[in-house]
Amino acid sequence: MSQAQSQRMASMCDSARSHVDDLLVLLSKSKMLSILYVMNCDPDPMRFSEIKKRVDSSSTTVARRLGELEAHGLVTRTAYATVPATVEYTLTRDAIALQPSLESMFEWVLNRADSSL
Amino acid sequence: MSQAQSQRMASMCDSARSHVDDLLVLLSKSKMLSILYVMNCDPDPMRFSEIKKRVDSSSTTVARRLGELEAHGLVTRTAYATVPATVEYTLTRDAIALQPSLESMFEWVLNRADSSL
DNA sequence: TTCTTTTGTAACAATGTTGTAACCTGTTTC
DNA sequence: GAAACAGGTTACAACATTGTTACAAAAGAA
Repeated sequence: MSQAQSQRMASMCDSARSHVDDLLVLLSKSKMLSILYVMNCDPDPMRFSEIKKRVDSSSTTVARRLGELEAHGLVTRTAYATVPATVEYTLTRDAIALQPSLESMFEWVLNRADSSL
Repeated sequence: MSQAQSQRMASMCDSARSHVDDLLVLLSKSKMLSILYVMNCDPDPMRFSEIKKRVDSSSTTVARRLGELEAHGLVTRTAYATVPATVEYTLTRDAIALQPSLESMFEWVLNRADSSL
């Protein structure tokens, strides 16, 4: 059987799996875990420029990621009519529920990074 | 997270940051979390074809991911001189230490996937 | 002899993703 | 009038990643 065929077989009629996959694809996008992590570290709403500075990426990518997070209901965006503009991002309850996992994952990452110095 | 760790985090020097980033880039590659998860679910060594079937991806991608995991010391590869070839992959102790985080992360993913049906 | 199996690798075209540079809004300051 | 600020958007070229196809090796079965 060809690779294409077995893939079609395996993924047929499995809508639940596709939702899981969607989330994993979302979480696997570049800087996504970093964004969630820096937002988790500080419970206060965070401004665009602050997030951008902390994850160290281009505006384009940060804006794309925040848009995707908002579309998935993981952050809320609040714009204030100040001059210049002020926009704050907050994690939703759903995203906050991910906090313990992220924290222990980052703990592991930091430990490994330490020991490989 | 411990105080020592968050201090390390806060005052992280560039070289440590790059190690952290390397790991995050690794974990963010496509199918990476899935591979770690399916291997975590079953403590026994797992064969290439079994991993491929469970994560539902092409041999090329699965081989690439397993190679990257091996290069980072997260899996060990054992080849047996059978015919046809038999190759088993096992998570290293380091990777097993990531198990609790991955488990609770997947729990969260499954809950969200469920509630969005 | 040829087919079958597992576990890959190599080349390559198609597709996806990224950063950069330019631009925009709207008000206040020079 | 022009610059400056935050928070983006758009277009696009450069770059990265993916799956597909073809191939290999080794030995037993048909």
